[in-house]
Amino acid sequence: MSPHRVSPPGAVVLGERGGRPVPEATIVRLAVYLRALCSLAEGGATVVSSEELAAASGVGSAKLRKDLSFLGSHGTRGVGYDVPRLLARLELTLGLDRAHVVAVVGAGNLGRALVGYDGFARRGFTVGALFDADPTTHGEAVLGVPVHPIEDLAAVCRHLGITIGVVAVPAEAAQDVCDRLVAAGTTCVLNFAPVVLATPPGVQVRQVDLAAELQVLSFHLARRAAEVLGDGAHEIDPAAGAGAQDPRTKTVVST
Amino acid sequence: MSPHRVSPPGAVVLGERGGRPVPEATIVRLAVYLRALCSLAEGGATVVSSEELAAASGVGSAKLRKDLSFLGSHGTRGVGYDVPRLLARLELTLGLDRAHVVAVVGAGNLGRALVGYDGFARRGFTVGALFDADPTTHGEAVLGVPVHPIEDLAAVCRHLGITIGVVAVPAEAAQDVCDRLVAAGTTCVLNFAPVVLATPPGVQVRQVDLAAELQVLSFHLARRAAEVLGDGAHEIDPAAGAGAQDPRTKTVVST
DNA sequence: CTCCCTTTGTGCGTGGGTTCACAAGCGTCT
DNA sequence: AGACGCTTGTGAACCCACGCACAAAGGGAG
Repeated sequence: MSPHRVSPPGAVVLGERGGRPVPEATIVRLAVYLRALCSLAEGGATVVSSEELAAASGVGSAKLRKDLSFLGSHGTRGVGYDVPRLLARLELTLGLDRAHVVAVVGAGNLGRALVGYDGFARRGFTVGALFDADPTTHGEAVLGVPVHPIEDLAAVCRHLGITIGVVAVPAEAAQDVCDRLVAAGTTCVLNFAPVVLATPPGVQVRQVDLAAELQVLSFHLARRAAEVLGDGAHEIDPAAGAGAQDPRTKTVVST
Repeated sequence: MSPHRVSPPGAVVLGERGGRPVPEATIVRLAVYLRALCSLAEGGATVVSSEELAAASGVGSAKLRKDLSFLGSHGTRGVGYDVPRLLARLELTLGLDRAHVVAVVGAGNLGRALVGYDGFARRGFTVGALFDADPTTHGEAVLGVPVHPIEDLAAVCRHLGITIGVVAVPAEAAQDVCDRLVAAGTTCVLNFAPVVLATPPGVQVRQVDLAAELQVLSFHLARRAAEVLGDGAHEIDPAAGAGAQDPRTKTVVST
């Protein structure tokens, strides 16, 4: 009965030409691998082993090899991966072979910070336009990016061929902005507002909730505090030296 | 460098007094539930069903109930959850019963935006101090928050009892800043720099990589483009979910 | 040319997470 | 008071994902 599904957490998405399905979790890590690979490339490395790259990415080497195998990447056995080749492959897979223009909605502190964030430009993302509801900001330019009234969103986006929108407005306005973006032909939305956005099928939404991140950290703080207090038979040395690696810390296991 | 481990992906952490293990994935969602619950509470709701709250949070109702059951929450069968009671329970679990002071390192665009972000204050997080390496910023105050030289990090953090640090500096400086934070007694780090931080065991790190988020969106764009072109392989899992009318639909449909 | 060392690629076992489906419990209407 | 309907809580199956460990394969030395 339900024609559409909800956000599939562990959904398997189709790969590209090769036709291999790529787990969603892997996609996120590909970006991490790309980052690490760029660092290594700048360091002059021409080949890299899965062990090295995995260490630089903070994952296990087996996981990395499996992730890379999804996109049929060819490393050389006994040697490792050719850095420029793998780099090109990752960029192609992530769609970075083409320049992307994004629209940032909300010219507040966060929106302006995003315009100035050089991590975007370094990956081929450029902010083509800023939008805001406040008329006093209109016509202003932030680092060369003009601020438009929000009513012009559709027109400007279509004119610039923008397909990625960033929502950096207060929670109350987020859904409205999202609707406008979708109406303007945007199919990918990066949302910083602390609300769950409703979108038609086919639109990709990624949520970045800063307060939630802090709350997760807070949870771990509280858990540790509770452990020290009433939980019997537990041993955690408070703080202590940073240099020493304590083998006995049960905060997190696995890996 | 770095005999230390990195952030663990899917680890099961110990719960609180009750001793029930709480999945890491659940913890993240608890923050989302709290958000949705606050909205409902402001709307005057006194009870809420799992179906309603799930819809407002963008998840399935069964998942929500299971998540809530981890913290031994008491709903009333046939009625739903008591909003103020559940709200208090969530805040307690997430450690929000106590005010948290965080340190933001990096007084650039992002750092300043974080100071002004009201989503923090609304959840009991206050920025107690800013730090930066640039001497011209020292002594300045951003929205009443003083900017200190980075050398004073340990002293100020200890004086204010800061246990959460936010890294908002360029990638090159991130590891150094992280080390300083850890040395200052910080046990939780929120990292915006595009690097994998090495930390001693017991230190929680959460990574927010804005460029990576955009790359994931870019991947989906590229995938869709490849699909439209000549790719013979489309297949979307039909999978009729239990969710009847979920507002959030971000499936990627072909044809 | 052959042997050996190194590293990739992957089949499989295990474990965690998500979903389904149902029993238990609470309120309410008659 | 008794029965009915609604909602929670959870037991169990499914499914993905992670990690181990090994076979396949390339390069270099002798």
